Amino acid sequence: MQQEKLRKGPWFEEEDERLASIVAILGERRWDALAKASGLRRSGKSCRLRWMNYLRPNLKHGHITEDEERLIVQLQKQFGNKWSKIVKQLPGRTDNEIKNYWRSHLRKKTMIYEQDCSGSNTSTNSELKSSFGKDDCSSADSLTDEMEVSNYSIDHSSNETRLSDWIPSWTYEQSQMEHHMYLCRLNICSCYPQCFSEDNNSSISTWDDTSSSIWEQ
DNA sequence: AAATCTCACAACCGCAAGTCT
DNA sequence: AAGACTTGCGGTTGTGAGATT
Repeated sequence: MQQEKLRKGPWFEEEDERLASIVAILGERRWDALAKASGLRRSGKSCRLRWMNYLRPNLKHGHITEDEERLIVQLQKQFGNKWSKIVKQLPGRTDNEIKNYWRSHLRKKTMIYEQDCSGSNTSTNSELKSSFGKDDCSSADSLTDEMEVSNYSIDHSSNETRLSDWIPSWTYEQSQMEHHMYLCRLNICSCYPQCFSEDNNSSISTWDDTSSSIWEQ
């Protein structure tokens, strides 16, 4: 039988409620079957995304803090665009959120940093270096490939003003200290491999008789 | 006040990897 | 071992809200 036309676009509150309740019963798996069982005219993929990015418990929905921003910059430098890896160090955040934040905020900032590196050696530049945790601009090289720098016309004279909006005023030493504080605390400090340890406390969804009987239908 | 632009975010899409049968 | 199915990831797009002209 031909399946019903699937709904797309923004989710309604009733859909959210229905999804949340069905996930509470069935757990976070078999999204296609779950979508059908729920009666929602949504794809399993869409249900999964909605759950992961919005409905899941313990998600932070507020603004990204300065601390988180610094961590994102560090981790992006370390892992590249491996958002799933990066997000593991940012509890309560989603990969989509981090990805969007990177694209709309940090990528631009990194670009300005890159431009600044290729330009004069201003005090702003050295502050930026500290925020990127390196003494040269090589760390940003990999980023620029995908940045389509030519598409952006950055008014160089306004760089410092714009940069001063976001560059924390900490010194190089401070930034290093903070870097270690964050990364070591999160067990991801690459400077001190002996500190490194995997944290695989991934939650295991419960799977009771009720849910398994539904799948058997 | 209206039109236009920019930004931020939610959601979609295609693909690859993993798992199941 | 192989094909089907499911899940997860990263890139991209659509849209609403706020800012600017």
